Amino acid sequence: MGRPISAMSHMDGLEMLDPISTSSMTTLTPMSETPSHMHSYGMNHVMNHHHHGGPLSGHSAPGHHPGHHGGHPGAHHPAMAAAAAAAAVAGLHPDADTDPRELEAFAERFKQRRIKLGVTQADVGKALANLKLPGVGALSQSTICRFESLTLSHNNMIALKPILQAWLEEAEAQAKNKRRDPDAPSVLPAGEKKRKRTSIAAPEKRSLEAYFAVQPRPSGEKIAAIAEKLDLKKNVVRVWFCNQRQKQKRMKFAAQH
DNA sequence: ATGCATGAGTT
DNA sequence: ACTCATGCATA
Repeated sequence: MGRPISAMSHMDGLEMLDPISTSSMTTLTPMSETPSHMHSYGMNHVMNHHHHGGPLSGHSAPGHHPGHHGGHPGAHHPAMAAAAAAAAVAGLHPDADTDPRELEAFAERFKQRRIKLGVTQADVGKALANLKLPGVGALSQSTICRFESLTLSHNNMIALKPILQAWLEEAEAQAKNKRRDPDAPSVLPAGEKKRKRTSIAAPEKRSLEAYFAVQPRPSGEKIAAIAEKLDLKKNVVRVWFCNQRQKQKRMKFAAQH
């Protein structure tokens, strides 16, 4: 069956469910599909949250958090500069702490000095708990790594910076005094359930990327259709899209600097 | 270093 | 059902 051009106002999601098929450009329609509800919070206000081992919580992060969104456009316009000044006067921070370049510079210094101290990312993560900063516990190696490589959201970077800065200062102070504490916790764990990580094969991944390019937020039904077509669990596909969106918002590429 | 996953809090 | 911060598992 063909699809009359005049009827393309409401294509079934499945009609365009083949962004990378053999045909060059027949069924490919990178246009909207208009779900029943189209709310777009592409960039909502960032209220930080925390959970299990998370030491950070946006509104309780030591050193304040920005009441901003994760990845807002830079303020390099006269009007925006004025707004920034107004904000500063209003009690909100100017934005020296939120300046992407400052964060980038700090991240680099941090990594450099951390290595100089001969400390691994994992070590830093654990050491944070010993720092006893209110509301700050340990962090994983992953997080430290992501901080150093700026692969975190803008807000996350801002929240973590003061904490890591505190650790760095303490660490360098102790290094100077050649301190050593006779502590030996060694509370080694007991075998727990291992979490499994499903691996999406390259071909499937390429398809997902193609779908993402045309529709970053597919509806539940489309996700189901994609999942079936690629023979993946619906949840795996849903999570993949979520992670892909997060990835797209990371500092590295966020149009800030 | 990075992919896939969880969970709290929102929308 | 989503975003965001974060982490386990793995390349």
